[in-house]
Amino acid sequence: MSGAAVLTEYIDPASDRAVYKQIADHLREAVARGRLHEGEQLPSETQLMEHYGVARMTVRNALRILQDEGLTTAEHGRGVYVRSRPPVRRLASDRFAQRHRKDGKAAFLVESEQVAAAPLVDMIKVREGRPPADVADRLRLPDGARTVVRSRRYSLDGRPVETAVSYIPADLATGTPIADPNPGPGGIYARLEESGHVLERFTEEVAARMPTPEEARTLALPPGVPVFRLVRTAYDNDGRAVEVCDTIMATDAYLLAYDLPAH
Amino acid sequence: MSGAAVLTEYIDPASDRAVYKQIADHLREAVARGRLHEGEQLPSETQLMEHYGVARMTVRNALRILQDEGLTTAEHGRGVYVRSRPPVRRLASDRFAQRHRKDGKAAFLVESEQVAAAPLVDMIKVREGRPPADVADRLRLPDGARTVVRSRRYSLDGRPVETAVSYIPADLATGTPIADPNPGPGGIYARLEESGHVLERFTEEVAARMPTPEEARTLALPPGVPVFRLVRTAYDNDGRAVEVCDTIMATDAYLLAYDLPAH
DNA sequence: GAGTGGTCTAGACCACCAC
DNA sequence: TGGTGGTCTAGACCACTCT
Repeated sequence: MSGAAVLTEYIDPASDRAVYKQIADHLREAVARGRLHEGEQLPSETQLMEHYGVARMTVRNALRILQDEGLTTAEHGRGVYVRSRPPVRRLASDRFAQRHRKDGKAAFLVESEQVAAAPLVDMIKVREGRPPADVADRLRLPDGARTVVRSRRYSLDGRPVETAVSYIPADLATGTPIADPNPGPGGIYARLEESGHVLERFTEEVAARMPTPEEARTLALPPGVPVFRLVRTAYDNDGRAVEVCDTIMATDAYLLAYDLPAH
Repeated sequence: MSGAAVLTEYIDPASDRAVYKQIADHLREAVARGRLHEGEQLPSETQLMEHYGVARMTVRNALRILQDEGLTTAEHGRGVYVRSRPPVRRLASDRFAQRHRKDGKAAFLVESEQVAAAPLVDMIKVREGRPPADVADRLRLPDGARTVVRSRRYSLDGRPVETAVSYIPADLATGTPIADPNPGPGGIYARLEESGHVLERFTEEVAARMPTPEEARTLALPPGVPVFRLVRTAYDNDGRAVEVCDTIMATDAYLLAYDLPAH
C-alpha cells in the first residue's frame, strides 16, 4: 500500500510555483502534519506520476528536494522513506575533564558507556609528517616542523559517527607510546600528562558544511546530512599547545553542549 | 570563453561509475587543483554536453551534485560559478561577557564593530505567549506558563546571517522594556541585570542540519549551505534560567569558538 | 516476476541576463 | 538577440529488493 493515502492535494495550475516544488511542498507538509511518520514509505514515483498527472522527472525533482533537505532517504529497489531521526549523542563541555580519565578511559569510551552503545575505533593510522599550515599555526610550530599524526574513525553500534586526525609535536611524541597505534590506557592525553604536560585548557572551533564525497563515504552519510568540522587545541599548564585534533562529525549523531561563563 | 579550458578529461565508458558522477568528479577536481578559482565560471551546460557527448539531463545531474555540496552556485541566465567562501565571522566564547556590555552595546553590535561590517536588525517582533515544550523545560517553567517572545533577524553588510527567538519568563519581562521592540542600551541582558538578575553563566547547545525552505528564504541561503541551530540558556546568580535564545545561523557566515577548562 | 528507484536520451518551451 | 540556466515531457534500459 505505502503512503498513497497522503495524496489528497493537487497541482494548482494557476500558481507561479514550479510543479515539482508544489509536489515537494505537499509531501513536506504531510510529514510536518504527521500524516507521514518517521520511517514510513512515501508514495512511489509511479503513484505520484499518476496522481499528479506529470512526467517522472517532475516527480523525481520533487523527491530530490526532500532528500536534499535531509527529510527522506531513497532506498534502491525498496522505496522512499521518511528519515528517522536517530537519538543524538550529546557532547558535554566537560568531556575532557581530568576526572574522566582517572580510570584509564579515553573520552570516546566514556561517552559511549553513557549511551550504552558499543564503541569501535578503526582505520587507525599513525605516521610522522608535517602538519597543514593552519595546524602548524595553532601549535605555534615553525615552518617545516614535524608532528606525529594520528588518524582514526569512531563508530557506535556499528555506525560511523566521526573521524579524527590528531597532530602532536614530534618532540613530545616521537619514541613514546603516543606514536604507537595503541597509546595505552587513558589515550594520548594520559601519556602527555605523564610526561609532565598537564592539560590546562582546550579550545574548540566549530564549523559546519556539506561533506566531501570522501567524507560521506567514510561516515556512511545519507544525502542531506551536513558535517561538523571541529578543531580542538589542547594546552598544557605552561600554555603550550600540545595537540591539535581535526574532527569531522556526522551532524545527525551529535549535539554539542558548551558552558560559557558570563565574566 | 568561460572555463571551458578545464575540459581536458573524458568519460571512461569502462567505469562502473555513473557518467554524471564522473563529470562531477572532473569538475570538483578542477576546483580542488586550482584550475577553477573562486568566482570563476564553469563551462556552460551546452559546452559540457558537447565535450562529453551526453544529454543535457546528464550534465545537469553532475552540476546538481556540486551545487548540493555547496561548491558552486547557478545564476539563472548567467552561468554556474565556483562559490566564493566569504570570510567567516568568528564568535568567541566570551562574547557575552559582562565587560562587552558595559558601554551599552549588545553582543551583535560589538561583534559587527570588530569585523567593520554594517549591522542591521530587522523583522523584529515581540509578543507574549506560551513557549515550546523544550524551551519551557530549559526555563524550568510549569505547563502553560507564559513568556515574552522576541524574534529578530540579524544582517551584516546587507547579508542576513542569523535569526533569533528569545523567550523570557513573563514575570521577569512583562511591563518592562524587555517587552518593548527596543529594549534600550545593552539589550535585554542589561535590563535583566538592572532588575537584579545578574547573569552568571550561559549554556549553548549546537546542532547543524539543512535549512527548511522558510529558513533558506529568510537567510537568503544558497543551496548546499547548512544552518547551525544554537540554543542558548542564560542563568542568573541565583541559578535561575532567565532566558532561552533559539538561533538559526548561516554556517557559511560563522565559526564558533569555545574555551573548555580541563578540570 | 513485479515493483521500486537509478541512469540516460532527445527533444520542447520558458525566464533571465548581457550585449 | 543569443546564450544561459529552469522546467517539463515521454520515453528507454538497468539494478536492486522482495516474494
